[in-house]
Amino acid sequence: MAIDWDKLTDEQPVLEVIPRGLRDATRTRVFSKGELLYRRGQPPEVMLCVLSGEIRLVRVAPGGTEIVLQRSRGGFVAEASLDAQAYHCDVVAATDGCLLLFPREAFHSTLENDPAFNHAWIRLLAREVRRLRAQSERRSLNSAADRVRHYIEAEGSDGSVILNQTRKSWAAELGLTHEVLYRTLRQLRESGDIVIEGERFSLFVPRDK
Amino acid sequence: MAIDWDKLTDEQPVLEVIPRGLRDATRTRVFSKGELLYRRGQPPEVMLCVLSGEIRLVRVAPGGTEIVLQRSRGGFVAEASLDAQAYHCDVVAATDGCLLLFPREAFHSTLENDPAFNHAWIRLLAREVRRLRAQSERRSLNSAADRVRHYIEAEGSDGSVILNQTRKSWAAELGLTHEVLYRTLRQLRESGDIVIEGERFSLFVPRDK
DNA sequence: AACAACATATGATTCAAATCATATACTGGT
DNA sequence: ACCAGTATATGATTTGAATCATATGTTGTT
Repeated sequence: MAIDWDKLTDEQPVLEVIPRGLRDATRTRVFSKGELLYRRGQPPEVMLCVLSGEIRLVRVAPGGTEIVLQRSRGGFVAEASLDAQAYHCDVVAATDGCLLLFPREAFHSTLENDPAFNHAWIRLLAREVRRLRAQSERRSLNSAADRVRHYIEAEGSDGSVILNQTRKSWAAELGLTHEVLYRTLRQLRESGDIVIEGERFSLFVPRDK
Repeated sequence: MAIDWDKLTDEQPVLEVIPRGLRDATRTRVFSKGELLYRRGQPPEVMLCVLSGEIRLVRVAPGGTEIVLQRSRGGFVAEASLDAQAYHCDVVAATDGCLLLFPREAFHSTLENDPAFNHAWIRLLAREVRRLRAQSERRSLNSAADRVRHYIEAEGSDGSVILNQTRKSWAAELGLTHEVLYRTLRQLRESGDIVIEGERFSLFVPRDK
């Protein structure tokens, strides 16, 4: 069945960068919880983009414990595998879900021959680096309140952010339990440090003078 | 004075990707602690690479507190500013140090016209994304011991990593205080969970059978 | 309408990391 | 050889996030 790209780009704006030629080479794959999608050592033949569900890149440590290197609940995964000779970890499904598969060769040659796509891909990677560095900086703050304030300032504009996810997943992004986030939000609201209007969270701006 | 690229690439291997033409357009800049290098709103005219010292990208929140979006003690900074119309934060020096400045235009046109550099740049960004995602995943672990084990498994190979930084800065990278890292290393060593030989840290591999 | 699944919310308790204090190596510069 | 600055190391105490428990609200499905 043909892929409905209009619908997809609504849900996953990152897909806008994919040009027509590459779109035609793309396939989908549904997966179910626990499934091993790719195994460490295999040469990657596709670039992955998660549409729904969660997939994880994992290694198994000597003791047998699973080490999660990366998890994705949407968007491109393992961008570095484009250039790797082999997966350096297993790719497993943490839930049921669905993936887009871009053939590696087609992806590569489109990057080489389509300057607009090339540029868009570099932009996308650079933005992801920026986002991740800010997130990492945020997680080095030890107080829940500081992380919330940092998030509002860094991910929003003018000290105000509109949350486009549940508070529960926000908590995970902040590296907090959801209980602590609920409590912290209440305290920040009651102390007047932030203002919450629906999904909009604003740092309180002291009235001048 | 001419830049000694051989010496630089020894210290900062990422610089290997910079081709000759772009090297010739590159300048250095020394900075001193507290200096404001670029101001929010300015159009970025250069791409930055930290050679020594620490620089930070910061925003000032309504209350007056500084929000650190990114810090760098080496390597490229603000890769996304290549495409931005204006800096979305201030760039300040946290210590004395030295920077490389790549003129934005030259960087851009080299990316467009030098396929090898283009490819290397994409690789570099993709690897940084991978590294940051693994780091982020690591920081979502709540126990110091788990973070140490995760680091060894994720950043090393075959359950063994050679630390190329001080333990103090390792602690910062793990999102721990150095005191906790020292204690955790002792516990892991004494319990036999890891083996420490100089700067090599290995996960204990249970003898088969 | 009923139900399951999940998000939101808050309280009580535990526990481990942060903090504060202190001491000993190590390193580079004079 | 000495000194300042920093890394390594460990102990005592505090604190705040995690955990466990529990309840209500919301959403989507049959």
